[in-house]
Amino acid sequence: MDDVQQLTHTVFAANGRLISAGNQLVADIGLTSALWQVLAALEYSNETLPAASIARNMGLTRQGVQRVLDLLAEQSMIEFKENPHHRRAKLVGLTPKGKKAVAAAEKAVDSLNKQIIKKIGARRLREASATLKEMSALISENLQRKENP
Amino acid sequence: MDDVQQLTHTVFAANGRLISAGNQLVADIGLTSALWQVLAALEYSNETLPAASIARNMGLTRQGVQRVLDLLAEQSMIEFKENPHHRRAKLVGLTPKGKKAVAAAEKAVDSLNKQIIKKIGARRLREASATLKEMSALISENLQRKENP
DNA sequence: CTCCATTGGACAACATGTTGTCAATTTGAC
DNA sequence: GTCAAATTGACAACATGTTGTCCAATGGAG
Repeated sequence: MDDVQQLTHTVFAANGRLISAGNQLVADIGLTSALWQVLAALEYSNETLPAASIARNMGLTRQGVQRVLDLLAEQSMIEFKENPHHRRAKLVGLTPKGKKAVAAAEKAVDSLNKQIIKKIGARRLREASATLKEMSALISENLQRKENP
Repeated sequence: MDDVQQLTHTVFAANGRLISAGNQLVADIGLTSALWQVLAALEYSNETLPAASIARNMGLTRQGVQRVLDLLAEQSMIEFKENPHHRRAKLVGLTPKGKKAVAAAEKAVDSLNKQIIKKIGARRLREASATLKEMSALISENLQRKENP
């Protein structure tokens, strides 16, 4: 198995582990990894956005993100607001409940995050991140991407 | 966003890119990323295994892998053989057609793989892989895992 | 202004994988 | 040998995300 296949395998495994860990850590808050990711993207962007923009930021399809947004709206974690620039594309904003959920989620992972930074080191984490991004970019250059991702 | 969150985000993005790229590269062969992964796991193990063992090797659940195996069996890429040690747990083996498909898939990614190794370097790829494995291990130590993964 | 290409949302079908549950089988402790 | 625990497969429900398609709304070229 060459080094690319090896890293690919490791990425698949890490992806599964991260999703599974996220689900466990935020279950008490009534979240899942998918919901948390979208909430965090909203918190991070610090402004209201239409669903399609959120999807672009996250590298997912509009449709997938819309499904999660509808779930979050059912739980009153987010709300849709009228968009003065576009009648159909409603703006998505965090509600106070949503902001509390994001804060609680960050608190829930804090200890584990610190442990990882301490044992592996910020530098190696950033190097791994840079390598993965370069690999993703090389793949993107070599293959056509669809509408969104 | 701390370094762990940053790397997590990068892993999610890389995972999506790899799956999408795999799907494109092996579409002509009649495969998908999921089917290819299972076929490759079989080729790599170099022996016939029950479905549950394959799942363990891949870090997935039996049920998910079984679904893929049934699809592969429909396409005659694999076959189930009697297991002398266990009446229910049939052994899964690659058929000649399955072996051809794996070989064709490897050929399809070969050029891209070489390009990635050339531009990023084997050393950095291995370092990223090692870092991801360490992070996965730290997460595993801190959280209960279910039956299989 | 008109036309059309782009963007955005909604709906449906599907792919991938997990979780829950049950029965069959094997295995190990006694 | 017997019985409990662990393993395996099968089936169902669900979570997550993609793809395909259609329509609405916007915006830019002419």
